[in-house]
Amino acid sequence: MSYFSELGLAEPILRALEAKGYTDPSPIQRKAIPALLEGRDLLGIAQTGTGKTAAFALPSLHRLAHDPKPRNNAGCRMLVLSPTRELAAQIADNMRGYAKFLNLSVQCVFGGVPVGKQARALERGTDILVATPGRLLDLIDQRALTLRHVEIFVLDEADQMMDLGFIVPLKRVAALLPKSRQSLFFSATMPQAIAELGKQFINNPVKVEVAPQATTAERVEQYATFINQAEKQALLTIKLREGLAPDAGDNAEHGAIDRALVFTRTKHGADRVVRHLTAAGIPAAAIHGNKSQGQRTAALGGFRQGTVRVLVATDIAARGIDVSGVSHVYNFEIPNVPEQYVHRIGRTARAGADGIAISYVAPDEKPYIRDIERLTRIKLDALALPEDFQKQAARLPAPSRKAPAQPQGSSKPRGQQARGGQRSDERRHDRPHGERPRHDAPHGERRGEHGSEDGGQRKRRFRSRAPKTVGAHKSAVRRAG
DNA sequence: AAAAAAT
Repeated sequence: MSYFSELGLAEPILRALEAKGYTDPSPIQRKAIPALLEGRDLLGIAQTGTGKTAAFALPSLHRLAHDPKPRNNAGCRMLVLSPTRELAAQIADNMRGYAKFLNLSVQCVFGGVPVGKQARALERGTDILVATPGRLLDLIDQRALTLRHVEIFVLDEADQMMDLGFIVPLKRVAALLPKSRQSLFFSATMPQAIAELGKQFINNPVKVEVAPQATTAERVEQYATFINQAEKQALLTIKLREGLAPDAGDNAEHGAIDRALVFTRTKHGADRVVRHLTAAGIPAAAIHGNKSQGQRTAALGGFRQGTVRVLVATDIAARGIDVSGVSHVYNFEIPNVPEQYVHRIGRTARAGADGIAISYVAPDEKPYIRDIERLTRIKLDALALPEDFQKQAARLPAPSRKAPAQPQGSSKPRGQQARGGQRSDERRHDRPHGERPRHDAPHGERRGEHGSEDGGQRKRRFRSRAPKTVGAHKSAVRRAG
């Protein structure tokens, strides 16, 4: 009953899906695709890992292919905006895959890399353009790009795109779009105030919601360890070493780590964690906005390939990034905007797999946990420190300290990042991580006490969540402080 | 208050 072939998508698109082994549309795809094929605007609210990208890509490609038009110089027919460069690249990759058998070109532009090549690629125009806001406007100012011919406008991670730092460029972009167009907004969370703001860019949208707002990804086991900030690093090192060990399946408290994603609150913090892990012999890479684009791409690429199994990130990686085999998410610090927690733990348990999320909670972070529990309607299970924690911690090596008094904010050359020495033959992965778990695979035992006991009541309970006033983000912070 | 995004 529910095959892509029954949704009325063009044959070349079905062939591309077949090549990828996709036959069943996900719930959001099933709901969104018919409305989008009709040309309706859409507000899509869906958990991460539910197939949002295909939900907008497939019907859009169908419509573009069905109504072929010659390319306009510096023009594009479909524009997709993303809040981070990595997510933009990922979306473009996916769209190229779906468009494989169509005569539609996909281009991707973002900052941090030379602009010339991008401008040249747009000279003759493209059908589909995926972009981050800054570089997009840059190219427009250079007259290398015009939005005059856009027929379909997609805003991914719409709530973040309408947040303070992004709203100004977004308004500029929106003003340059033709009034007559199809607009699609997607997000895993959609705070009320943001939804209001969105109305000015979108016209009588169909609302597609496949899960109650901000429910945490299903199948993620969620825990909290209460610990002093100063002891977090030692605990993380111990737990990663345990989980990465070859015999981890039998011994580690939370099973073997395939890949672990560690979130910190600051860029500096991410670097510091990587330094400690490296000193302890655990290969790790950091990704954040102060790294060069080359370093960012290398870090994410190595994590994808499995050459580096621990990635330490700021919230740059909290949204959208789709890496299979992320078995564990560690919140080294707790996000103070509760929605961000939902995005972070959504990096695990993707596409039908299981996942574990462990939050390290310092005393002053407890209020954030309360906000998160209120938002998600899930109580995090407390996880005690190992009994011999102090003893184990004492044995850990200290990272080499270059300058005694940290040269705060000094702009040291970013050179010493050179990665890739580690030549360990002891852990060879003959089986590639790329293999995706199948949707129909039995998940069995994992459900635990966190399962959603009653899908029916979730909605009502969510609605009872307290203040629906202006600035949901801000109010969460205030409650905490 | 932090992070992201243009140079």
